[in-house]
Amino acid sequence: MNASSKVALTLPDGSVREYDGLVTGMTLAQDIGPGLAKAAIVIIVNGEQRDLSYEITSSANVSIITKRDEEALEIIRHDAAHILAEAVKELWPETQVTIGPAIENGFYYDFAREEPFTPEDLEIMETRMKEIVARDEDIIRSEMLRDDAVELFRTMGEKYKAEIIASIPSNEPISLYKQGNFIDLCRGPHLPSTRYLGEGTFKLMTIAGAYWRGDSNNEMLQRVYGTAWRDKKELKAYLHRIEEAEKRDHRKLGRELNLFHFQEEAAGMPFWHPNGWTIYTQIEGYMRRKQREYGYQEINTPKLVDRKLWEDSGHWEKFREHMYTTESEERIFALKPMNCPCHVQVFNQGLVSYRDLPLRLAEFGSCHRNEPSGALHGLMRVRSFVQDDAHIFCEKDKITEETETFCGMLLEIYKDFGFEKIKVKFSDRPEVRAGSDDVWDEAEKCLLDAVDHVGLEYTLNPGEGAFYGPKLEFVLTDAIGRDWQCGTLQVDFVLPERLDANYVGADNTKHRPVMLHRAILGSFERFIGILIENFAGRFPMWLAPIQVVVTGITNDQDAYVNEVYMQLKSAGLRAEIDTRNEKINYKIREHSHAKIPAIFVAGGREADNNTITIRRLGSKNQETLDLTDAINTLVTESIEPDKR
RNA sequence: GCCGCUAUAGCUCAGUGGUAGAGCGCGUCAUUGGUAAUGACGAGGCCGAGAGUCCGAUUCUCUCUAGCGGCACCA
Repeated sequence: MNASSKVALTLPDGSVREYDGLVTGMTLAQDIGPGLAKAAIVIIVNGEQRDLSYEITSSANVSIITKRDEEALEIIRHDAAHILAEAVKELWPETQVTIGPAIENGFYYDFAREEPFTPEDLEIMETRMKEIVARDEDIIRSEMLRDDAVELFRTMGEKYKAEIIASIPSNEPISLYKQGNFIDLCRGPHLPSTRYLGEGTFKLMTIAGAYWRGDSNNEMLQRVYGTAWRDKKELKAYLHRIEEAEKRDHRKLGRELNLFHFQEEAAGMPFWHPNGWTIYTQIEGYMRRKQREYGYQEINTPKLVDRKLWEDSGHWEKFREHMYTTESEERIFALKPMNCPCHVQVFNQGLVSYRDLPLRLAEFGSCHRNEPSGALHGLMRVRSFVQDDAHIFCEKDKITEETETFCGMLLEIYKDFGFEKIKVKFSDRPEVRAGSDDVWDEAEKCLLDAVDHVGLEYTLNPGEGAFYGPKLEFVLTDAIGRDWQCGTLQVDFVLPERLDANYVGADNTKHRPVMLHRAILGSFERFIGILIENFAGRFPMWLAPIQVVVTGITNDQDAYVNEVYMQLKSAGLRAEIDTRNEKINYKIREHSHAKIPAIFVAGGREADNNTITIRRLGSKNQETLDLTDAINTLVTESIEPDKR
């Protein structure tokens, strides 16, 4: 390179600065202004992030990233991971480092070490990290040939690091970063020095196990999770958000609102209490009406089925470990993990004509899957559950139409539950699959056409389809921005074949129908879990287990309170009466904690005038209404969304 | 399934090598109070299950089970 050649740097605002010879991100930032020089952390040169110390050798478009910028977060978190690793190496030199990326909301670092880290160790690590930040160690980039780097890390006893570097394809120079005595392989870029991470902007969260290279055949490493932000305020806000999310935890609310419980004797299988079961049956009734509206026929099939059927369907071979089995009269039976084989049995009874298609068979199918113990999580991952399952048997040329109608139905239903933001994921052919490429081409096109017609945007999950056909997955976003995959539609060419489903076509010969597996809620259990967290336990009227509680100011109003209660009941409302000898403050507090949407209060005035004072959940306002009007208002509010 | 942590009253949690405590909740009594906790008294525990060490285990050790946080899995 010619030291005297001119370098022209174009800034985002279009202005150009010219330099003779050596220029780095830092020189540029200093030239623009001392404020920027102080805030700058990384420079972007022709779209690529570089260290501030990077020497720009030819003319380029550049921009400077400061701590204010959104991109800064990832860099900060990545640096936090490095500082964590440095701290751990200082404290426990025998520990080996592996990888430590930035992740959503923070970072982690995986360590290899005989002795497990303890929660106390977390505090020690965090304290040391703070010291390293205060030391203001320069973070210095260098390059080394791959093979030399492998050798270096081997000598240092870092066999995992050496393994990673050895797996980099060519013997190209790779970049290393050094801060203090800690050296790590890293693509960068990094902050200029450890001080930039800041004070009070990061926190170590938990210790967890994680497999080396994410493979359960490998040894388990110890992962330390942390969170890091641009400033103290952001960290505080994040910790606050976690606390708020914890308050919505459906396991906690399930107990508090007396919805369901779990116990040791039936791990992963919910016991529904009256309150929870009210929500469940409300949803079931709603779904039943929607399905009827959309031309589904509801059926019900056995939960316990002979092994033979599972062998025929292919489940015995593929999903055996996840199936519960039992034995009787020398035959082996399995609890169904899915409903599809049974639905094909219903389809197969008698001859089906092409005139009967599409045949839509729906079942609130009770399934059992022996999930790995570590996977269980409240209602979100259970071993016994009920799907809003259905199978559409149709001719190939009806896939688009059926999918389109399904998408419309699904959007309507999600909207009724208050979910308006829906994403679609499209999974196409996997490597290992059944069926010819022609058939896959056609099926994939059918699904995409349908999604387009409905006006949904989709993202592609390449190769993630089932071995028997492509699929659509529907993801909803809840009130605090979390995504949940609930709905699915899967094309299946294989099962009709395996279970020999056929129909008589217009040509009077047998044909193979296509089967569309589809669900909207997924499982009732999980969907209710999502609803609990979405509403934070404050269910809309139509779902609320108890819609209204009537109570008096004193027991002098008991007769009137009882009268109101009877009227609420006969108006079809889920009402409770509270004539306990307690003060009104106490009762309001208690029923508010129970998240009852409406409290009817009757004092002497109300009893005399045939009125009632309503207090709504979450409001301190009171409204006194004529009793009949008040009841009618609640009745209207309680109408299920599909009946409005 | 794997790694780590946890398991004491209905709930939240304290505690000890000599068989146990608080607050809330629950029951009784008094109080009848206009919108987020009235007071007094009382009942309630095989200290997750099994084994071991010990004169003695809720406490220490081991095994199991379940829960929690991750990882792997999720047809």
